[in-house]
Amino acid sequence: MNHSALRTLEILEYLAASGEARSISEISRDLGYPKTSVFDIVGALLEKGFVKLDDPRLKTYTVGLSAYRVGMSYINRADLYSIAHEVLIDLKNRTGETVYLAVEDHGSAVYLDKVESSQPLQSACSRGSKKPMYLTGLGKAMLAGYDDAKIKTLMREPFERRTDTTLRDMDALMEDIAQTRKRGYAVDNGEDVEILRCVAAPIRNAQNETIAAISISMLYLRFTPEVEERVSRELVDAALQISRQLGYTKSQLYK
Amino acid sequence: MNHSALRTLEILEYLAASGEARSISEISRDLGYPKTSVFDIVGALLEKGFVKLDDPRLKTYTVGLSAYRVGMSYINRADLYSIAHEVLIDLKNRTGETVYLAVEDHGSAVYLDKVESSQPLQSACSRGSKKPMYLTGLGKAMLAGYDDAKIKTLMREPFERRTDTTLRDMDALMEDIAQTRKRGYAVDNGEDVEILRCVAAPIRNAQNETIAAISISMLYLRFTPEVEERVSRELVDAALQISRQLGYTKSQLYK
DNA sequence: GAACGCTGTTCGTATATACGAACGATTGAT
DNA sequence: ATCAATCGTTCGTATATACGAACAGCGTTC
Repeated sequence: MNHSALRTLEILEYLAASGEARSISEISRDLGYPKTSVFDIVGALLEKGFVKLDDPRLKTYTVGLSAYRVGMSYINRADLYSIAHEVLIDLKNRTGETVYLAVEDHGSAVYLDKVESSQPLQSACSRGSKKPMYLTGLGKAMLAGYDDAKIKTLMREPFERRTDTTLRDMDALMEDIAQTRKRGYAVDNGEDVEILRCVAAPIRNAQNETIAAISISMLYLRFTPEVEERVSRELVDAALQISRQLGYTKSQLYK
Repeated sequence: MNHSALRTLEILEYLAASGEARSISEISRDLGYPKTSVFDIVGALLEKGFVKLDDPRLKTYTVGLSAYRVGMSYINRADLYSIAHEVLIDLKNRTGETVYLAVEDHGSAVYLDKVESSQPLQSACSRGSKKPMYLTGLGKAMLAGYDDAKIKTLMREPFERRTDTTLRDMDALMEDIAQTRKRGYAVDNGEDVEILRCVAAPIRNAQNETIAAISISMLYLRFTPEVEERVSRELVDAALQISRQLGYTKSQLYK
């Protein structure tokens, strides 16, 4: 494996995660790399347009256009995305709420797509952002599609506490997952953001593997039992529709 | 500068551009790097999730999820994108046609955003893709906002010939740009794809620099003089609206 | 206004990478 | 069934990188 290559990618991830422009010294300090090494690598990143000079006076850098171009090619190739996107637009129109598509990566839920409603309040997770799985309906919907051994290797206590309803530990998570499997979809009861409710269902492929999840998110005020009933039906329909296009043959998402 | 870092980024760009999964040997041959070097770098890219193993049997690789995550952070930081996106949705609803946002990068137009109409026929350029500026309304709209010296350093003959109406050379381009400036917006008369027409206008910032362009694209059948008149008015309005939010103060996009 | 602490940058060498040659495993052609 | 070609991978060493020390150029602070 290649040291420089690893560092190059880690600097990119660092810049993407930090959200604001960073100088060479900041990168060096935060990642623990020698300043001179960072200097050389940032030079290469700049030359290729993967970072851009944000402030010429402060010499701070942010992620650049080339990174965007390369990143988008991921989506343009991904069958899952293009199949799901159509269905998500339809789902948003039927329900009037914001809908999401996410996949799992190293135990986190990564948002791939988002189709926004015209509702004034929007939850803030953007495409490409990442959240712990136990905090989101999407995460729990995917976990419920995994076998228990896989869940236990992916999820590690302690669980970060966000609201009163945040799942406290592994036991609480496993109980929630049992309910999810019985119910046929996952429910987020304000476990990450107090005022948000969300329902989520898994996407499965021809090999019966859970590869993603979709969700419908709304303000708690709108989440009445009647709405849950109606919206969750639409949700599961959409998840089945996407899964079938990926070769899934069963009629239920959780057996 | 750093050799490995440059190659790492070039391999990413190669995989993004090639569109299909590639093996280590293919990368080595096409980029002219020793196979063993590619082997080491791809190992690092794989470890960090910037590439993923597409076919375990053939050992072919494609761009991975981490690249998507890093790439999206570019958009999430970019004021231009978030400001323009709202306006583009509105513009698409008013006109019923597909609208685009693009910026210039090393003499090419790079598509940042696309809001699709429900029209059956869609032009195929996706977010992150790239085209020569002289081939597109977006490109010409931006060029018309540059001074002539900058245009001449950016554009190099020979011009690739796509259709009967493709601009042949620098002279034809400069004449088209003069018309664009007088007209207030650029027109693509099927210069890239025979059956498409498009109108485009520049986005300018507080410093009066041209930093992007937006366009409305449609099938030639729908592009009547009346439609052009109506749609170009909506276009220029939208471009001014975005520019003003970026601090632009004048009332005309081309002086 | 001088001294400090910070920055980005240059330089030289110990050290890690680059990469040709050689490996066994597969694949496609004969 | 056999051969040839091509694949991914390992290994060893010539070579390029990593990085501590030192430098110049800012802003602050005393």
